[in-house]
Amino acid sequence: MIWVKGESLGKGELVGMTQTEPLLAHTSNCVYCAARPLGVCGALGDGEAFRELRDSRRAVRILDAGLPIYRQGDPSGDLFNLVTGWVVQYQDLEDGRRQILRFLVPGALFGYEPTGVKGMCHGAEALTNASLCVVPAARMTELRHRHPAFNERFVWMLERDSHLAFDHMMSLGQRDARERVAHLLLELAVRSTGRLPAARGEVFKIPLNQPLIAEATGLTSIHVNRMLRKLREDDILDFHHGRLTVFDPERLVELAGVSEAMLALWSRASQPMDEALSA
Amino acid sequence: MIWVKGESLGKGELVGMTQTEPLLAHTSNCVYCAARPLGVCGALGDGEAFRELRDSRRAVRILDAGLPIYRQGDPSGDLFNLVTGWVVQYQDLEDGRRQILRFLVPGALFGYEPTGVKGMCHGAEALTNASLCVVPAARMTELRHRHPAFNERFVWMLERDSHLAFDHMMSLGQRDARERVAHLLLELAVRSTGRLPAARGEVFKIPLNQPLIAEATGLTSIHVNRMLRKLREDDILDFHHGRLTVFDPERLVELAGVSEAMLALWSRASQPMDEALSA
DNA sequence: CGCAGTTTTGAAAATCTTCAATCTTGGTGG
DNA sequence: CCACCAAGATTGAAGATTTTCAAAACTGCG
Repeated sequence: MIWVKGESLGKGELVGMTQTEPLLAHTSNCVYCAARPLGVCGALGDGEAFRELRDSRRAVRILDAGLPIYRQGDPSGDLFNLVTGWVVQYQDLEDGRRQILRFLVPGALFGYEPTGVKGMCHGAEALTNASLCVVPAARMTELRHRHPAFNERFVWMLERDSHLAFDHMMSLGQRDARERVAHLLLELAVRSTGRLPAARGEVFKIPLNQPLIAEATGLTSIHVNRMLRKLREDDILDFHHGRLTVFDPERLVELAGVSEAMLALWSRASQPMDEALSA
Repeated sequence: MIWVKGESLGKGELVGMTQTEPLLAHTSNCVYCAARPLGVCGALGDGEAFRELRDSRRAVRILDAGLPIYRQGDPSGDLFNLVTGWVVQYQDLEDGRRQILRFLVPGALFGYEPTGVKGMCHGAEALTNASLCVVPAARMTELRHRHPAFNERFVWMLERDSHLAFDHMMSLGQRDARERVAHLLLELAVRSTGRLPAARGEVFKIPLNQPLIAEATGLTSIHVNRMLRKLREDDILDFHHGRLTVFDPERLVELAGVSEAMLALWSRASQPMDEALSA
C-alpha cells in the first residue's frame, strides 16, 4: 500500500488503491458516525454499477478533523464519496464572510460542478476524522451512461440536494434565530441517524461548535449561544461540546417547522428502492 | 385546437396539442422577455432529443400573470418548460411565512421532485403572462435514458440550479439588506438578458414589485423600499414599477459580490455546447 | 377622474451584532 | 494527581440593523 502526502490538499493522506486492497480506516475512528462497511457507499446504491464504481476509485483519502479536502477555486475533476466522518461545504466572499452550504454525513457524494465552470465554486473540509473515495468525474459520467438505474440514483440525489438547499433558504430567509438553530440541529440529528428523536432525553453526537452553527445559520456565534440557552431554558434541547440532548422531540419538530416530506428526505425513507439498482 | 379550462390549476388555459400544431402564444405578449421561437426551448438544447421532447408535450398552458401553475402539496407528475414569461417558485411555512426560492426566465425546466416524494414541496405561479409546455415526468426520464447528451444537459441544469441556490444562501445568510437587493436585481437582469449591464443608465425590465423582492431576500417590503432608496441615493441603480435602471454597472457588480463563475452561470456563457446535443 | 396596486415616510420596538471580558471544559505534561 | 493551557462557551452593555404599525402619496390603467 502506497502512502502519498497530498501536498496541495493540506495534510490529508492519499492512499493508492488497487481493486482488491481493503480500504484503510482512519486509526482514530470518528465517534460521530456509526461503524459502516468501508468502500463506496450510501446515496449511490449497491447494484452492479456500484461495484464498478467501487473499482473505479482513484484513491482513498484519510483526513484528520479540520483538514481541507479542496478549496474554493481549486481545479475540479474529481468527485468524492464520503465513507466515514463528517464534511462541511462552504463558500467564502471576498471580504472573508463565510456561509456554510451544508454538512455531509457518510454516504454523501460531493464535489461536482456544472461542466463549463473551471474551478470549484466552494470549498470542503473534514469536520471530523474522515475517509473518502476519490472518483474521476469523467468516470462517473461514463458509469451513468452505462447504468441507467445508477444514473437515476444520481439524478435523485441531485434533486434531493436541491430540496435540502431550498429548506436552508427557508431557514435563512424566514425563520428567526431560535428556529434556525433548532432546525439545523434537528436536521443533522435526523440525517446522521436516519430517524427522528423519539424518547425524551435522547442524545445525538453532532460534531459542531457554536461558530459553525453560526456560519450555517447566518448568525453570530454570540447570538447562537443565546439561542441555545433559550432552547435549554425552554426545555426543548441542550447542545454543547458536540452533544445534542433532545428534551422535547415534539416541540422541537414543531419549532423547526419541518414538513413530512422534508423529514422523509432527511431520513432516507424516500430513497429509491435498492432493487432498482441491481438491474 | 382544443381549449380546456384548467379547473384544478386555477384559470390557466390548457391547450391540447398534436405534433404538428403550432404553439399558441398568449394574446397579450409578455413585455419582460424578448420574443423567442415558441416550443420547448432553452436549457434543454436543440438536438434530436429536443425534437422528441417537443413532440412529447402533453399540453401547452397559457397563463395570465398571477395565476398558479401548481401549489405546494399538489400531486407531482409533470415537468414544465417555460417558453415565454416569468415564473416564481416559492415555499410556504404553516404560519404563512413565504420564501421565494427562485425566479424562472424563458427556457427553464421546473416542477421536478425527487422520486419518492408524494406531493410538490413548493408552489409555482406565473409572474407575467406566460406560456409553458407540459411534459410527463416519466416521459422525460425515458428520454434521458435514450439520449445520453440530453441526459447530460439535464444533469448540467440540476447542477447549475444547485449553484444558484448556494448563491442565494450566501445572500440570505451573509449579505446585508442593501447587498441582497442589489444582488437579486443584478442576477435577474443578467439571467433575463444573458449579459451584464454595460452602459450607464441601461434599463432592464424585471417584473417584480417590492413585496416580491422582500419575499425573495428575506426582508420586509418596507425595508426593501429603504434599501432601494439608498441604492438610488448612492447613484447605483433605480428600480420601480418593473423597470431597473443601472447607473453604475461596476459598483453594482462589486456591491453584489458576484464571482466570475456565477456571472458565467447567469449569462449561460458556460452552458454545454449545443453540438454535444445533436449526437 | 378615480381606483387599485404600488411605493413612500415616520416613529417606536424588536432582533441581532459588536466589543470586551470572564468562565468552563477537556486534554497535556510535570 | 494536579497545574496549566487552549479552545470553546458564556455574559453584559451599547449600538446597528431590521421589523412593526400606521398612514399618506404616487402611478398606470380603465
